[in-house]
This record gives sequence, structure tokens and C-alpha cells, in this order.
Amino acid sequence: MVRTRIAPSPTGEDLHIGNLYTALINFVWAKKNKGKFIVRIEDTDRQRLVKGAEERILQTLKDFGLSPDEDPQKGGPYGPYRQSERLEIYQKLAHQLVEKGYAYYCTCSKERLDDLRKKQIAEKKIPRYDGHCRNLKSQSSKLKTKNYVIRLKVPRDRKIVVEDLLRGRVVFDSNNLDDQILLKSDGYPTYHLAVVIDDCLMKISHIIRAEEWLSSTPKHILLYEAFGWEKPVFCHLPILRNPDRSKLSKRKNPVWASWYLKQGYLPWAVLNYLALMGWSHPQEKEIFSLEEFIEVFDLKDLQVVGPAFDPVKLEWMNGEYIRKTQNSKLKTQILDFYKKYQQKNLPENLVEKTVPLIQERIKKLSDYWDYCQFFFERPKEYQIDLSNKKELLKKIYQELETISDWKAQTIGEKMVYLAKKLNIKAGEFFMILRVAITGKKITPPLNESMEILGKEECVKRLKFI
RNA sequence: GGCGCCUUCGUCUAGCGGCCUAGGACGGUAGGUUCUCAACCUACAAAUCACGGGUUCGAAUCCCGUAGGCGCCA
Repeated sequence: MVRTRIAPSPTGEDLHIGNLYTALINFVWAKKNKGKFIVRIEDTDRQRLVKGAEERILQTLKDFGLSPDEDPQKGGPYGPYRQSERLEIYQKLAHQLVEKGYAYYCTCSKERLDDLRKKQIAEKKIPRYDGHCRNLKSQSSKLKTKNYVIRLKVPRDRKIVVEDLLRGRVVFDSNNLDDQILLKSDGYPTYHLAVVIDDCLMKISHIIRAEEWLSSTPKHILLYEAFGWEKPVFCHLPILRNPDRSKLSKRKNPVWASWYLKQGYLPWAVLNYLALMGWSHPQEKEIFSLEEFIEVFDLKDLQVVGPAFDPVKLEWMNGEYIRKTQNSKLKTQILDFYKKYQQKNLPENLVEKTVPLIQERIKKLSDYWDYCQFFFERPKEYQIDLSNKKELLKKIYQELETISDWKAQTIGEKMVYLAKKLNIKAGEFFMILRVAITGKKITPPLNESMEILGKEECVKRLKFI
């Protein structure tokens, strides 16, 4: 049974876009293999905990259509799925490790550790725990009253092999590993202890995570061996980069996944774009459905170079999806978008009429308002000066008033006729009319827009100037 | 600094020893269409396959070095 997971920490506003990428790959791999996709919340860092982050992470995942099969909210057979609720498990197993001789109690004071560090740095050595407490006789009953941590007893002179699905054998020298703290003095586990225990107990078959974890994998391997557990498959994904090639960060890019939704990106458009990071469709298709992705995806085809996240291509892809969307569906998406993110209740019938006009013009749902605001409100300002065009505008509305069959085509014909009669170039003529009606120089097709606005309203707008 | 990963057009990538005078997509440029903007169509520019050595009849593709980038630890 394939079981995959993501293990986000609720230490930011929301789900990071890099986590969304990891989630996508985990989700797809689980679905492809008829397995389960799990979300575990790693909330053991109490200082950096952000209130409400867990809820937002889970909600964002759902918004993108990557609903987990097991998570802290819906539970599952291997819960709890929140690390802060699993402390006893970690504590019990950590002490067990001490008893088995793979870990030890350490009672070194902060002062001693600080001195040690300073000394090592002065001697240009790598700052590391010196193993002072390694041979301390374990007297846990006595120790429990004192401040202590549990450290991993890293074996000396050993080659630790990480079998990575994408990189093959990656060999680490155990002498470069620190005697990692497993259990902190406050009883909380460190990341390394908790992640190994949870992945094993939750029966995770494939650990698919970002490359930044590759360096700590040998510690995890040591723990799997110490516990006598079977190792899962490791697969370290490329890390998404900023345009300057550094790790994707909020300094240089919007990184919260929900930001893209708030901007009017369609969930699957974002995921489709993400799918193309480090992977390409066998037929070099750019646009494909989730179902198709699941069908043709293989973990082994992933590339390991960290790709730069390109917002421009994302926008193109979103535009492609908007153009492909059925009119009625797009209408609903626009309505929902403005209601949810901008607290605007747009009239459904009017939006419905405008959709065909803007479908191939907008790239994001939020572009809709830029194009269509004038349908809902009269222009408050005009992008070109019309004060000396009043005579012309008068002739126009007088002409418009004669039209009985208020259809785009008729309007167009009449206007072309009038422009010719007044000996004004069509381009110029329509630009003046456009700005007079909409306030803007860039708009949906004018004749069609005027048809939607209605004769009375158009005439009013021209008279008003 | 130590350890590890990586290196094909600006970007995402195809390529797994001959099909490569390196293909596609985004973006760019030029043109067409056009009431603006898009969309659409056509064409063009863009990688001496990081660099240097091997191996081979033949290398973007295999091997070794170097440089650079990134990550982790500190």
C-alpha cells in the first residue's frame, strides 16, 4: 500500500507554494498507486507557532483540490495527526533508544555547551557536541528530576548510505554527523526524532519531500536502524527557486499558496504549472488535467535541478484555462471570486452577458473588474480629455437615438457610417466614443458593450459629458 | 568553512552514443487580422549543450577534473 504524506509546520501565514508543490507530487503518487495521501501537522516548534495556520493550511489544500485522506481534522487509523498530541509516544520511544544503547542522556549545561562551541570555533573546528555524556551511566530515575536531553549516539567511522529514488546512492560519513538531540529538556522531540517515528507509525511508504532534507536523512537512517524499522523509499524533490536562483522566498516572490487564489488564479492552473517544474509530459504537452497527470506521471521521471518559478508563464497558463472554461462556469467562477475575495456581489445576468466579451482577454479572474467595471458603474474619470469633443458626442448620441434595433452590428454600422460622414478616421472615432462610454482606453469590444449597456444608458453617458 | 546535490536558449524543458547544422513551451521581435486591448495566424532571433581533459569510428548523452549555483550544518 502506497502511503505518502506532507508534514507542514504551522509557522507561517498559510501553506507555502513549495509545500503545495510537494503536496501535489505526494497526492498524485498516492492516487496513481491507489494509496493514501496524509497530512501531518508538525507543530513541535512552540515558539514559531502561528495561530490559525493549521486551519489555513488544510483549507488551502482543499481549495486546490488536494484533499488528504487522513489529517488532524478528519483523523484516520494512525492518529493523532498533530505532533503536539503525540508527545508520549516520542518520549517512550526515546527512552527506549537509551535503554537499547543507541541514545544517551546528556546533562551538559548551556554554559558548558556554549564554551565548547566557542572553543571549537576558535580552533576552527566544526562546532559539535563532544560526546561528554556518552558514557554517563543511565540513571533515568535520578535524571528525571534534572534537566536533561536525549542524544543520538552516532556511530563513528561509518558510511551511511541514503538510497534516493532520483539520485541513487548518496553516501555520508558518520563522522560528520553531530550527536543530534532527539528529545529536548522540555519533553518535546526534535524534528528528526518525531519525523522518523511518525512516518513509521503512520506506515508511510514513500517519503517525498524537498531536497533541503537530504542532508538530514542519514540521521533518520540511523534512527530507523536503531529502532529496527524498515526504511521507506526516499525521494528528494527539487527546490523551487526565485528568479535569482535562491530558494523560493517571500522576499522575492509571493509564496503563500492562497495568495494565488486571491489573485484569481484557478487552482488547477497553478497545479498544472507546478507539475511542469522538474517534469515534462511524455508528449511535451503543457496543458493537461489532473486525471491525465495521475495517469502519465512517474516519480522516476522527475528532474533534480531546482527550477525557477516563473510568474509570467503561470499567468499565461491561467489565461489558457480561462479561455477553455465554459461560459456558464466562468460566470460562476467570476461571481464566486468577487464575492469571496472582494466582498462584491455582482449581478449574475450582467456578468453572464459580459463573459463572452472578456473570456479571451483576462488572464486572472481579478482582471475582470479592470475590463468590466464600466458595466456596473458610470465612469468617474476619463482617460482622454473629452472637453472639446462635446459637439461630436452630441452628433453621436443623436445618431444612436435613431437606432430602433439595438444590436451590436447595427450600432457598429451606424457608427462607421457617421464617422465616414464626419470624415473622421474609424480608429480615432471609436476611441473617443470608447472613452466617453467606458472612461477607459482599453475595453472589451465597444459595439457589443454598448448593446449590453442599452441604448438609454449609452445616450445618458454621452449627454452627461 | 565542512558535507551533499546540481549544471541544455532569459525561463520551464525534450534529449538517455549516431535520427541534433539540439526540438517544444513561456517570454521577446517583426508582420497579418482588427474600433482599443486581447485572442488567433505567420515568420524571426535566442543554448559553441558551464569549462577542460579523456573513452569511442562517433558524445549534449559515458568517465575524470575544474569552475559556478543551490541546499543542509555551523
